[in-house]
Amino acid sequence: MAKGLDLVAPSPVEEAAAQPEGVRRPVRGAGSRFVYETLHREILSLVLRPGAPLDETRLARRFGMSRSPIREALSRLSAQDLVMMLPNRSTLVAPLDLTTFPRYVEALDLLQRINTRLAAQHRPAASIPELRRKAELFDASVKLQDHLEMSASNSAFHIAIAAAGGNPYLARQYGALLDAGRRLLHLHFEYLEQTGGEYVLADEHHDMIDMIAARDVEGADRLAHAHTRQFHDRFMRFLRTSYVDDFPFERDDTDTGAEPNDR
Amino acid sequence: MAKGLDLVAPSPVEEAAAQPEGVRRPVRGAGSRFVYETLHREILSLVLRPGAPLDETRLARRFGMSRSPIREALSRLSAQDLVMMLPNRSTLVAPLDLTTFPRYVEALDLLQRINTRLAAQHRPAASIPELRRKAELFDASVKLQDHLEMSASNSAFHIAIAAAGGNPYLARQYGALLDAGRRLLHLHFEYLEQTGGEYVLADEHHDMIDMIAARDVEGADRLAHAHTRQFHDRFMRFLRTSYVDDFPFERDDTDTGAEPNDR
DNA sequence: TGTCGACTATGTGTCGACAATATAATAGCT
DNA sequence: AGCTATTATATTGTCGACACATAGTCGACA
Repeated sequence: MAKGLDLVAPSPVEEAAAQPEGVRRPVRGAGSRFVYETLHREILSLVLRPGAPLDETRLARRFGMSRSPIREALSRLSAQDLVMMLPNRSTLVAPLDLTTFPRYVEALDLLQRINTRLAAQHRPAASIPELRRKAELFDASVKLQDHLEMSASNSAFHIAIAAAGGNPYLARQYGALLDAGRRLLHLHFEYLEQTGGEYVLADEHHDMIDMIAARDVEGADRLAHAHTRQFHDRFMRFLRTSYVDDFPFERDDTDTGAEPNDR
Repeated sequence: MAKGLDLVAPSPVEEAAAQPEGVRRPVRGAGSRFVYETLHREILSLVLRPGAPLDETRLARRFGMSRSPIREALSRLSAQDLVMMLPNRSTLVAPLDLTTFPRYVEALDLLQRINTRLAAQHRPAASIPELRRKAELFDASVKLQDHLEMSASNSAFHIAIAAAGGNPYLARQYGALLDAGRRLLHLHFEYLEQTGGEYVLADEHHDMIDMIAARDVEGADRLAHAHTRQFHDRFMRFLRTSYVDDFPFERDDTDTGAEPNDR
């Protein structure tokens, strides 16, 4: 698929190709939920590119339903900052602003550390096998090279840690940050596969569970911090690498690059 | 109005009494925004009690518009956890779950400290007079005993600090927590006035600005932490007080008292 | 008299249509 | 030829209506 640094390419959405079931929608409130989940997945996996326009009418045609459920789904996505709704104008997939990447890592590190600390402090006994299971789901997806499942199960694992920590406020905010990060993960998955770095990640997960099981708060904190740093360093390396590799010679002079700022 | 501890009273919403302008709605996207802001204000100021049902049809009649803009406003409120939308059933003002109050304070403390620290580190010079202005707005509302304006300007002050810190992710999450806390503020405003404790709060604001202006990170952190602790302690005192006052005889023995721990 | 089932009522989820607005495309003017 | 005003087009915000889902009510039956 060769995704380079065109983070805001307004690529036209592949039109039809939804609607797998030929039968009627089963339950009543499912329309909006289905649209939400589908778009959620497609945005986080970069199938819908950052900056791509999301036309309500077009989406309504694609999903074979009215604009009302589409609108509700977009509204919910907008609340998570996954799409931007411009008043009286189109709504777009939220652009990936790499200038705030350091701020993002800063926030992620903080929430990851505090939630992991809380898990080590307060985890109920039953949460340990649950965490093992989630970590193994991630391992399995890594073995299958299933990108979508990798980012999903990775988030699910960390969210489970936060749930074990017992603070719903912090867990919720951590979850939002993890979601936003899934787009960055997908951005450099290919790079990850070349370097084989994801296996290190998987090991770190199990180490974290050990610390949480042992109620070693400082140890869990240290691992959580190192985990974020891993992510940060790998992503930065990816940025440098892909810059050198992907840049050909037919550069368009009118295009300033990857950052069409509209602030 | 003598609000006691009936936090989940499903009091019927005062019916009409909105719609101050007799003229037509000026601009196009204003309907939904107006409904959102009105409900937002009424929820945070406890005019709409926690647990109160929000009937879409009734709200549509009240605001003199269709259910579509009502629905959008409720959807946005739901994303902030200010209302609960029960599928295929009614939507209610989010109940105030006091059992999670310790968790809330924990989260608020963390976000308040980190954002205040960041402000002391990164604040641009121009932000200091801005903070002074916001602190004075809070002082003025305290003098006027304007509850709504007090909680609003208090949040605005702290959000300005977070903005000066320069991390939009952490600032946003801090803002959400501050919003949720406004309901708790309103809950014990009367108690605050009896004890005169709010003037201490106002002084603390100016002390925090001093620390931020001096780039004293540790000092700012210390004040932020003390500020949260102030809030926690006052609210706990309020709970004990009103508990004794309002619940004389029908005390539930399963309730352990003022510290509803569930860890 | 207690329990189960159908019926009614309230309210949401979804639909199709219309009106208003922003962008573009075109015409008019200097 | 370049710039402004106007029309045209596309897309959103809002509306009223209908159908389904849930809760409460009533009646039948054991």
